[in-house]
Amino acid sequence: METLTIGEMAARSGVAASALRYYEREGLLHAARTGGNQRRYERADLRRIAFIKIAQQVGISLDEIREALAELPENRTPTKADWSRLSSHWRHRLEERIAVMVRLRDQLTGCIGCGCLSLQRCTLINPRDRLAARGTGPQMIINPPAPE
Amino acid sequence: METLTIGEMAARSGVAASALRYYEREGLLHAARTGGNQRRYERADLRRIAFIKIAQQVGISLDEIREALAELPENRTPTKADWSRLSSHWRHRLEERIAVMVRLRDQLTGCIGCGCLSLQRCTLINPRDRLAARGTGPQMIINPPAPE
DNA sequence: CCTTGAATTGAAGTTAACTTCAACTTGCAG
DNA sequence: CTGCAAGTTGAAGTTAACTTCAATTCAAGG
Repeated sequence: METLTIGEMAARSGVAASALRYYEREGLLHAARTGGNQRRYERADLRRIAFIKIAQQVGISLDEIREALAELPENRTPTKADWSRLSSHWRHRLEERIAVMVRLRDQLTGCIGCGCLSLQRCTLINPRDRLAARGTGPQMIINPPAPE
Repeated sequence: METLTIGEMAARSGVAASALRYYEREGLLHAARTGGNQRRYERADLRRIAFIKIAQQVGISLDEIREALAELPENRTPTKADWSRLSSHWRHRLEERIAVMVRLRDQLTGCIGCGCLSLQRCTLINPRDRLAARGTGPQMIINPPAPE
């Protein structure tokens, strides 16, 4: 068995066949076709799907995932090195998200308890709003007090 | 100024007025009405909205948030203690999500690099699938090797 | 061959979480 | 008073990420 049908891919990846077709329409996946126009996947595509699933679990949109996958070589099967490069790229996103969540975890209770959840002030809620965040009150979750 | 209009709430919370109305329809928020049927909010509602925003950032659905908020007293303004209780409840969710993401961060590159992203085996991708996870290959992200 | 379980397509439906619209009604500054 | 920004409602529209459907074609075992 050299290639896999869409049904086999669905079974092995846990992603519905309809979703695989959707991913193809969206440009995240590409499959060769048989003479009769049926999709035939290579085993390497399972890894691609794995990556998509992981990224989604981390809360990344298909749009962004497509962009990331676009960095993989098109002409050859991606190597471990290719995947590693891509993965370490995601590591940064993960680091960021983790950092936010850790600070959130550490501060949430106190933050609400102390009244800092005043929306105007708490950077947890207004991560982008640097002006509002400045000086007015506790601004610890997203922008911890340390740097700058 | 004792109460706030929906426009003021929107400005102060960063949540659009249409969203506040939507939250009310969905039972996450409740506002008193003037004689002319306009909404009037109390300052305490800003905290409620803050909680909604935080929970959403953590990836919790409005459905779940509504359930959580249902645990707050209806007859009186929630106290710090009420909020703290609720927050520490979320702490657990946060802990879980953080734990998953940390293991993900620590293993992703190696996982993809080593070929463990075979979908059948990697628990990172099949967190629920204890059968598939058993014994076949590296199963480290979601269910770390330690317990059991 | 033939049957039958998989595949194919385009189009339409689904869910969450909102936003936008149209057609009014309120409420406060002057 | 009055004008007009701000508020109200129900209904319909939007986006992401899929699923479902109908009509039809493939492919592989017997």
